[in-house]
Amino acid sequence: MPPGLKDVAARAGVSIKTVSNVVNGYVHVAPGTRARVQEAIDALGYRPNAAARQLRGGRSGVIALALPELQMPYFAELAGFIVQAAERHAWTVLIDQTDGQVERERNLVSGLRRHAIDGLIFSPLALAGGDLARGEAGTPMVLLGERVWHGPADHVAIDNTAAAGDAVRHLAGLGRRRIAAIGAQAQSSAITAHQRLAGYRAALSECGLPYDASLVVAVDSFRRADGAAAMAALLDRADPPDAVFCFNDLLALGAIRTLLDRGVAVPDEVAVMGFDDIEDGRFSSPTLSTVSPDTARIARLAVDLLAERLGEDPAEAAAPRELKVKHTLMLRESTLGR
Amino acid sequence: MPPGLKDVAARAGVSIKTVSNVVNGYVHVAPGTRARVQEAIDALGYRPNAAARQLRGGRSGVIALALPELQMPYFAELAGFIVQAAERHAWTVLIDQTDGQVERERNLVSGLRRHAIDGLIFSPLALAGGDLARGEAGTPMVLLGERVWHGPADHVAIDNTAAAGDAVRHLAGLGRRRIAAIGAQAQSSAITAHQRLAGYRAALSECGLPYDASLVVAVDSFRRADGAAAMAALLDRADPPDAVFCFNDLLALGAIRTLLDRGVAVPDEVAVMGFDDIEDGRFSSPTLSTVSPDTARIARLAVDLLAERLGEDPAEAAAPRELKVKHTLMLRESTLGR
DNA sequence: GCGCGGTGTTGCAACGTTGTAGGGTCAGCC
DNA sequence: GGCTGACCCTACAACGTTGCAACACCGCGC
Repeated sequence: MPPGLKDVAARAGVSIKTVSNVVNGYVHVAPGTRARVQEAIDALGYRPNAAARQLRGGRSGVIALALPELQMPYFAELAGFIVQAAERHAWTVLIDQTDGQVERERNLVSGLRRHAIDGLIFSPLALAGGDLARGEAGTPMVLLGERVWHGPADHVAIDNTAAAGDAVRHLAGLGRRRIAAIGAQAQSSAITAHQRLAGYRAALSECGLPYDASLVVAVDSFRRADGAAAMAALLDRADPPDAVFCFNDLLALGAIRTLLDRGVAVPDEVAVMGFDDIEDGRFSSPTLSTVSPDTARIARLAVDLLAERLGEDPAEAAAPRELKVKHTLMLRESTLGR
Repeated sequence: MPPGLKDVAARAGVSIKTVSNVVNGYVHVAPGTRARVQEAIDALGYRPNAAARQLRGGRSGVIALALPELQMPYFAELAGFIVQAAERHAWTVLIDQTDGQVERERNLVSGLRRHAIDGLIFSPLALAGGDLARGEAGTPMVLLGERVWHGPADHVAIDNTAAAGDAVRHLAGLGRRRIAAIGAQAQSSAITAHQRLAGYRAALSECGLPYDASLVVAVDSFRRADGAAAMAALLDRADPPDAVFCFNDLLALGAIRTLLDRGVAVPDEVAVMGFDDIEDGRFSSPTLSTVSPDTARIARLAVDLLAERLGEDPAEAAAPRELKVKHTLMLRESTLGR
């Protein structure tokens, strides 16, 4: 129904190929011809057919971004940055929400996609290392988040364990002695939670503090409500903590809400640290101390990695690269006070 | 490079079309043949080529979602809901960030897209009515946000003006008499701001309160920082307001931050209302009273409308539909106290 | 006057898929 | 025995595009 090269060619009285040449900016086209063709293009409102172009051997100009859930602010911010970075390469971004379900993550990686994409940026939640190995060789993939196995894909991440340690060391440095953790997860597939927990334990022992398993609260998901409930459980103890390290900012904001509800002063009675540095924490009351992973940079690197992969000859592809991104502590009112 | 029907056919010793039939679940294929073909498919790791399928006349299975910015929580939540709703129709969602720039919004609508999409859901920020009329007839479009002109596209929205009025009436009902507004915008293209301002003015006069232009603060964008700055300006007045209606939740959260910074009690001295009901407001301190637009429902309706359009014969397309979605007031601590 | 390189244009094939039309085989029925 | 219809499979064309090879024409230099 929409006009094709054929229709434009007929109207301009030239061959299909000449129209194609005009469209693609081929130099050796007589000015008069070019003008006539252009006129026909405008008159008919011709637009190149993306599917045909792609079939002919080109790229689709689309990359997929697979993440657990856009509704979580960290992933929304990440997605925004990815889209921005992709624009610089003239790419458009397709969103795939996995909801952290193993099955859907597996499908993604094993290439059961319905759509043609040039590459995939994947922020796995549940997928264990081995599954990722089954990735199809066809489309390049960049993984976000902690690398746990050395497979065929590129990878961009901060050092989760070290970052968690930094957060706990900060709390200990403030003189806190009973530092709780919110965000542990039961499933062994919850890599992020495990790494942050490992950092927490390492830092505790480094600071000469005892590890008390009862101060570690597990959650179903990383939402505000989970943080609020976990904090409530901690406050119900006979010996509540004097600091809490939450494995992401949402948990921390939920925890703070519970603390304030119960009249517990933050940070005077309980200091709170988060992780991710989402925008909410910069304006909440109190503002939230947190680990800032430089998400914009992660996004840019991921997209650039993908671009490099697409530029290179698949035959002589370089070995998978692993990029560590620096993190920083953003210290605000929830640990320092006003 | 990746295997095609041809390769599978060769390996299974059948025709290309038979393989195609197996892939598409055509019934009249001998069990033996089917098994052999399936074996070849598995062995070669065959995946249908999306571009070729689409070229052949099918749909792409992709819809585009154009919105100003994923980093703004309301749009992130909206995008998440859209993706979820699209899944039910087996669609994947392509994200286009416009940053509210007129030029980019115009490009989108005029069909300068590089990619083949089945439909477009568009949340315009800056685009005036007339521009939208130039939409290409080819791909159906659903607009989100207030309709200001009656063009060829479907449309889903809440009644912005009425909703803003409800918010202001609530504040007036609490006995507030100097109700400020944060979020006015200079450009005439900022339709949302204009409508909420109109609702504000209408409700004021309805409640017998004078309209004081100096209580209306304009902002550059709808972010927390803008709300914080605007609130600061209001507090610097000789006669600060006793309530503030912010045109979205981010402005409100920024305003609250300023209030607390300056030791102003919320809501005792100044009550604050927002608009959008983003998740942050449900856990902030104080929790935020706001207008809740039922974003999930908006998303579902938008996608369903698109689905209907795609199902119908373009020749006998129904007239553009306009769906009003109900809004509700979520009254929380920022106006009611604890 | 002939060959040569640059210019402007064209036809053909191919990308991978599916709809249509048709060919062949076989069982069942008059 | 021949006809019908169901079943299984295949050949061909077409979707819209672009790379390649080729062609015709031109002016230039020898």
